[in-house]
Amino acid sequence: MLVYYRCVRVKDDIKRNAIIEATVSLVNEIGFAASSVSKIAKRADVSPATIYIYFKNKDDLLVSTYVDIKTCLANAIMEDFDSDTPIRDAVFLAGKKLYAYINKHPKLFYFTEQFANSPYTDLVDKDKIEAPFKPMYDRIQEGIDQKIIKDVPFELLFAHLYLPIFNLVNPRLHPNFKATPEIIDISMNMAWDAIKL
Amino acid sequence: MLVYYRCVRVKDDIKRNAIIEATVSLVNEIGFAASSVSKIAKRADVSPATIYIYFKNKDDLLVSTYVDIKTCLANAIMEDFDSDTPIRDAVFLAGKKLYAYINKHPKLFYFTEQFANSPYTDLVDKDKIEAPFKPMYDRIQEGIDQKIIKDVPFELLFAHLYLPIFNLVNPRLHPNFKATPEIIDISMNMAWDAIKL
Amino acid sequence: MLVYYRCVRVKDDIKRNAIIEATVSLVNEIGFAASSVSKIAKRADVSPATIYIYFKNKDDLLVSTYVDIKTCLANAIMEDFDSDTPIRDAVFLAGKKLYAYINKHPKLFYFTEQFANSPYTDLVDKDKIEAPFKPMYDRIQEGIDQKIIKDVPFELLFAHLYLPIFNLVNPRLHPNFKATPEIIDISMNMAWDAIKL
Amino acid sequence: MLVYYRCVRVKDDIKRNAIIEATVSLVNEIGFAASSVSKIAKRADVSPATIYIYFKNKDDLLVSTYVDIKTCLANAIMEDFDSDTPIRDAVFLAGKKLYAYINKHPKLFYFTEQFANSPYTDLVDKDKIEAPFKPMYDRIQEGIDQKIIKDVPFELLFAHLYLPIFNLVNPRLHPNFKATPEIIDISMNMAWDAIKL
DNA sequence: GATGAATGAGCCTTCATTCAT
DNA sequence: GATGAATGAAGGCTCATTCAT
Repeated sequence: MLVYYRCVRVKDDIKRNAIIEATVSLVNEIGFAASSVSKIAKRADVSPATIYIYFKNKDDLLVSTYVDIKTCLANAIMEDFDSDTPIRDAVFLAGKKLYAYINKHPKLFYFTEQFANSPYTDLVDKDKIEAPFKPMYDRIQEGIDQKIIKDVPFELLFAHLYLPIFNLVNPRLHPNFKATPEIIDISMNMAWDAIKL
Repeated sequence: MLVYYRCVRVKDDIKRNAIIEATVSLVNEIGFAASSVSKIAKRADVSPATIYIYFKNKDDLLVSTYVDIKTCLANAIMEDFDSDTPIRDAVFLAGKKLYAYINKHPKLFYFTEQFANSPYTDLVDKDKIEAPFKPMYDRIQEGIDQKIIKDVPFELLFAHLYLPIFNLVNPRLHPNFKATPEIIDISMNMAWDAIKL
Repeated sequence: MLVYYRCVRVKDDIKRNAIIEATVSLVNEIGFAASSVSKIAKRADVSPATIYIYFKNKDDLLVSTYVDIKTCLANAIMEDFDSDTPIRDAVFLAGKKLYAYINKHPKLFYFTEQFANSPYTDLVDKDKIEAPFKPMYDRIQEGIDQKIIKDVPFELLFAHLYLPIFNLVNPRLHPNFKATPEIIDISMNMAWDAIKL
Repeated sequence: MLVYYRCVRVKDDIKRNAIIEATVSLVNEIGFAASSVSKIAKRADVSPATIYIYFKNKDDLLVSTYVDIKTCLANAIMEDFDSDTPIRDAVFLAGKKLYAYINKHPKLFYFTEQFANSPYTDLVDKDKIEAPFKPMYDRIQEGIDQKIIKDVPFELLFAHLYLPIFNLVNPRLHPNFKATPEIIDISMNMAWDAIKL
């Protein structure tokens, strides 16, 4: 978890990060609905009032936490993205990086999964979150143009490419299943079969 | 919504169903966390105390609602399942039935999606929910044995087969995307490419 | 204080009155701003939540208390009002009844004085409160028509008639002055000089 | 509002006056109870901490504001007071000056009215506030001695003289009534009838 | 002198649940 | 079986005040 905030903020606001980390860890343990502001404050070793210095209200705290994590994930995946890499390799690499990130920061990931299916999601500016993936979108479009990838809506391509990973990797959904690197590799191969022409 | 409970329960307990329907509709409107017992009671036109006659507590109400819906969905998908249907057709038919159900009962579906990523899921007996799918599992295993389908864990097969549909169909996740029957058909074709040998 | 609520409600809602009485006595002791719902609840020997069964919110509690008292005061003053009494006697009698009521229920009176100069007053339906005084208004108008009373706006007449009593009787405004029946009698005589033609 | 503080304090402490003005305007807008120190600070464009440099605490701020205004009002009324003016003229002149001040600084006036009926009043040194009126008291006593004015306690005289003005002029108490100079003149004439022998 | 950040206590309100009827 | 009333606990949030800078 330590690595995470270094990627979001350079300034020293230690307290803001203490609050965000407390939020993530608490939501992971007792769930979204049960995570009250005062409990988060206690875990962050901070007064409830202090939270309202850094965040406008509870919604803002939760949404900010989500956006921070998603931004961080996007950066992790797109880091060193090279437009010259063959499309298949690029797609596979992204999958591996996604898995690596989730594996490294499982709690951050579980938080986003809970968040994404709650009404809070409606408060998020989706475009802002997807912006970093622009180069990837362009690369995929090239693949379509070159008749390497099926000419179907992007939503379909991404759903088949990376959704299985999000799912398989979530222990809440698969208590008796362990997503190993090998499993991810198989999944990516299947995904490639799904999207390739 | 009317059709739904007829498939799960016997007639008389109208009140129980009123409560469950109120739960579903309220969770859809104001979300999981904000749906209190008394609000549900008000919407069901029932005293809060009455809810505790039909359900042990709030957790039980929520979990029961989820299990009811999931059971109903399973029945809808597995209805008229024929072990003699060619595997590819069987798989496609299930996808279509899944889509049809979601399309017919969107609110029931959104409820389960919110529920599935909350800690409440941990209280659910997963085996009981997956039981109705046993014939389908067997059929897929046959496909593997006959070298029609890739020999990979079931989790991978199902993740690639049906997860994209769950995702594409959810307006919360795709506010600007409409999953038409054609889209579903494309998705199933891609899924088949993913799982076929 | 016991007499008071009997005049407002015939039903047995003891609890509502316990809450209202607690409100009045607390506001008298520690003031308007410092009187929190939980303190009122404690004094009424009731859970804070219970207050919200009888009143929509804190505003409603305060406003209802005020309206109850004002209505009660109006009834006390207008009780046995006789349109045939000579105007001067009628006016004096009302002054005496006003004083008698304040003297009997000083705490109710102090509450209304605090209330009347707070922004809460804006929430009160003034017409409803003044309705019981209609016969008195009519009687005064007769006095004007008969050239007994000065032909000036009612507001001026009432301000000169009864405002001094409200003021003199308030120990907050006159810590070292005691408004005796004799004082009130003098005040009424002065008031009569002010309004008579 | 600008004229006001010049009469109370010396030039330099601009900040103190900014705070007091913010207090007055805020109390007028959102009321006494809702006016918190931090809101006042924000309106005065000052840090909450700064307020505690100029005032011991919130009570002190409120009381000081009140005393400032009341002192200013007293000065305005007693300015150019001439002991040789005939008593009736003196009394009328004071009423006019009172009205003029209220009309010029309505917000200052509304603040004092809210304040006067709150428990804060108990913290005020009444004698200090009434001191400037000593010459007026003396003049009235002369009137009594000369058998021009009724020989009744001063409280009664003042209550009948000026209270109606305070009341009539307050839009909170009379939303549909406008106190014009003519109304004030009538009121003063009535008041004179009330106190004259 | 002036401040932004920080805080424990308390605010109003609603919670999940029970119980006498 | 069904309920309205009742509740202690907790919800999110703001308070008056202090302190290091």
